[in-house]
Amino acid sequence: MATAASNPYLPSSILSSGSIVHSDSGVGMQQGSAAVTSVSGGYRGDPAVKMVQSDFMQGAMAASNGGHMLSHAHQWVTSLPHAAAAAAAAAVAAAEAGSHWSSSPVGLTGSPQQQQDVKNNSGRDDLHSGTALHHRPPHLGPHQNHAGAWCSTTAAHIPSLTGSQQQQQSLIYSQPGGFTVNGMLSPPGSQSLVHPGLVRGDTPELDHSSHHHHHHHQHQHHQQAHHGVNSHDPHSDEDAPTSDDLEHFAKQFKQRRIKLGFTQADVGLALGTLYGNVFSQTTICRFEALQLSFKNMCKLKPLLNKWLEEADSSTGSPTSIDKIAAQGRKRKKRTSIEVSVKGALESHFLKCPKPSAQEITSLADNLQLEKEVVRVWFCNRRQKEKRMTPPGVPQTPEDVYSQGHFLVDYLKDASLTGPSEPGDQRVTTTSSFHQVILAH
DNA sequence: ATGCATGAGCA
DNA sequence: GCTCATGCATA
Repeated sequence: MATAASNPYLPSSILSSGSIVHSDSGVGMQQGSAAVTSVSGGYRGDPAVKMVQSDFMQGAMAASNGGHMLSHAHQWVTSLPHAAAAAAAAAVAAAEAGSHWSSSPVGLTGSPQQQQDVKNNSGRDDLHSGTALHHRPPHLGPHQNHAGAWCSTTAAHIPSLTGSQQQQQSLIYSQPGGFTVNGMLSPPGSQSLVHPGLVRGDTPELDHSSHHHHHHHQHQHHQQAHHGVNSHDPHSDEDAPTSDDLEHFAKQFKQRRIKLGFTQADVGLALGTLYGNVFSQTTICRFEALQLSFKNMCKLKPLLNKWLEEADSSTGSPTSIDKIAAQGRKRKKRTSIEVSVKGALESHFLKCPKPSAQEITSLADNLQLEKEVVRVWFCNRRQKEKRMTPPGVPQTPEDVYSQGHFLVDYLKDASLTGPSEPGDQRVTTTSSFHQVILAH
């Protein structure tokens, strides 16, 4: 925790309070520090240093007494036994993890339906009913045109996504081959024993992932345009990988990466060299864990695939590309939110995943957090909600080979008011059968 | 592996 | 202000 001042960027460390997050210190919530934030130089565009902490005291009371909030205000403020809160939060988390995604294996197996955009689930209903909402009924129509988002569609649906509303930024990885062959750094020390043959031997198919493992669930590959315009062909990286492809690829990728002796960070840098886009360890990690949106996965797959090809072909990669780490943005120091406060936020989130600005303000006030922190917290929480691979469902590393078949799941966005949401999806895979439950 | 954060693009 | 893609900093 003593990291406060480690920022290279900060011109002058303003305040760096070691973040000591103590969950329960005594009794109720003490008001002194719901969260510890060390700021370094303010936000990026602003050179001037600002003390964020001052915000703590700020009473954004503008809306605090609306009265409406009183109804639930008690949750966090009035009675917020940290312990209880924490427990509640934990419970919630557990419940979510367990109930949501680990859906009924059987029905899924038989008919892996993936619908993608039913996104009008009310937030609260969603949360409250919890378990129920996430799975669509087994009977759902196998071929809906829009089913495509997740399953197989290729180019066909992607454009639609972007067109409809996806604001996605540019898919930048289009730098053709003008790069140096080996974009990866040589693995630390022990490396060079990478035999292409060896590697390949182990895991032969990366690319054409789909054609070999055809578990009966080939399902609704039909997109609107069923005539061959777009290849649903499973192999090209570029076009639409199915969720199966992605899942499979991610697995293979990880295995190979490890065999080759590269770290996630190495790969990220290498990608930068190869394509001009650097990715962080975090992203690679998330890719491997399928914790990215379907779209994002699709976007990264080709890159990673390329890398893999390069990697296995270059036995002794000489180069050591350079990586640029430019960017002088000063990042706000991470705020550590106390557990009790976190519990409060969680509770609130259950009721209202999308609090209004006012609510956020009052919440922030009550919790003594910066409004921005609270806002961001909710944003992140929502992102997480739509979440990813269920924590409770470990993808057994052991049975990589005999993976049964997986189900893709996605959550629709929860918004009562907002009927049409782009529908973010994150790829979630659940092994239907033999998910080896690691003894817990 | 993840929590909090930044930012682009959109509404 | 939200979503979404991404990542620094951390646990």
